[in-house]
Amino acid sequence: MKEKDILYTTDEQATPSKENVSTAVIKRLPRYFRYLRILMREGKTRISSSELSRRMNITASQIRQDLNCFGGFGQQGYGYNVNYLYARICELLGVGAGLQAVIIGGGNLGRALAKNEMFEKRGVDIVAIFDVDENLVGTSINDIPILHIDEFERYAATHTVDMAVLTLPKEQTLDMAHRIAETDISGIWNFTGQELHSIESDLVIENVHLGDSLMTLNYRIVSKYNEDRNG
Amino acid sequence: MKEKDILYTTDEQATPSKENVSTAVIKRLPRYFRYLRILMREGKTRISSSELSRRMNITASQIRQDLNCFGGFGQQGYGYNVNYLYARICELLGVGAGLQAVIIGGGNLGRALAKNEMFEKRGVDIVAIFDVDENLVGTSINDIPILHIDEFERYAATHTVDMAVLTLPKEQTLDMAHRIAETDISGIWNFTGQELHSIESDLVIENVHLGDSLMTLNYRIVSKYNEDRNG
DNA sequence: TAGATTGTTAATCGATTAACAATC
DNA sequence: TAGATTGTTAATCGATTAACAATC
Repeated sequence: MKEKDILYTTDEQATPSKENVSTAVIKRLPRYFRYLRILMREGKTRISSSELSRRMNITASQIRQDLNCFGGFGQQGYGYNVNYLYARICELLGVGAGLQAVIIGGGNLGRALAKNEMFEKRGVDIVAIFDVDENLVGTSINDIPILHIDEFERYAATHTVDMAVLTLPKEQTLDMAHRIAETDISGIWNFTGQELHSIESDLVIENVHLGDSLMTLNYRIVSKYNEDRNG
Repeated sequence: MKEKDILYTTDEQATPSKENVSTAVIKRLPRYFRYLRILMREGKTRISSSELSRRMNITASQIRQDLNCFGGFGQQGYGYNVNYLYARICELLGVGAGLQAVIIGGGNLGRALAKNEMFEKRGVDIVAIFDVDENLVGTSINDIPILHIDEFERYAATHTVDMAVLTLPKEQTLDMAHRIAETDISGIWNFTGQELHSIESDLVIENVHLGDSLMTLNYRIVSKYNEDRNG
């Protein structure tokens, strides 16, 4: 029993401890988010774990277990209220929290992300793009200003920035990560291919490794060819 | 015991059955690939599971288990020969197999991928880009010709194409997947955000969900804020 | 109330880690 | 040979699934 529990024994446990939620569960949350949006679009107001399980191709048991990590979102005998459940999951995922992001690296990928509606759909605001290229600095993409990377620290100190999206060359990743760690920025979405681990700082890191994804596809294609050949 | 085993009882089992390898193991292979490249760059010719485990932040046990799914790549008392191990993992991952890809959708993301060195580094050739935009058709990106999507079937029938990279609007994903399933293409690398499942066809599917990745980062940032606030 | 469906505990399954005999 | 380190089996851990009592 933790100290917290002792201090508040009389209370209903307010927000069920999100501390011990496994990453397996966390990684499934965005999928619930997407399927709930589909249900809402269809005008469904109510869903049972078993109907949702059929749609999502997972077990009803898993759905109930997952959702219960965060509290009782359903009602016995009824199921889950779609709008309510959606609202709670949005809350968990920070949709509507007004998170603000900067993109660091105005190359092809950085610009593609800047133009992508994904951020807007998930309530994340891109507020600035940083690059070293003097030809880019001063221009804007999608109304987002491109600033010189030298301005980064000053910008971070005078604006609210929750996350940095890294799309710069692999070799510059570690340096940049250290610079970010010195600011108040909380998280890094890292596309550089240079793995980051938040051992030193308390930065939250999400490494996206597109190359790894491509290779697992390669693996399965090549395996298929081998099977076809050998029997 | 499977028929295969009966037929070849006198042989050393040539390629240890890759059939039962768990996806957990497969997803770790690209990471081994990357770390072996680093070792090679450093000029290391030999590595033990324990030294590699320290570098990769996983257990030595896991490394030995993983590699043994594909056969004995190491030598007792010595460890693993870096070049040999790298060669075997390249083989598993189809590096050097000359896989050919087409990109379907010449938008921002499609063009960013076309310019990305990731494919080349992993031995995948992008041979064509397809789009509907008449202004794009006839031009090229990175020496890769942009063709009209109407040409897709004819192209696939007359060229060797192993995979299609989908970067088109979400709404067109299912239609396109069906068109692809009619060709000899083996795999889809799907960036559309519209999940695909290879239930009907025997297509190999790799769904990349950047939005989901962003949201798990959001989750952890918001959790951190809540912790800071509540203690 | 009776029927339905959750929340939650218990059972199962799979993946990771530990241990050690085999062997280079 | 002695030392080192793998390959592999056994033990542990965690995540998924099943079952059912609680309850709307």
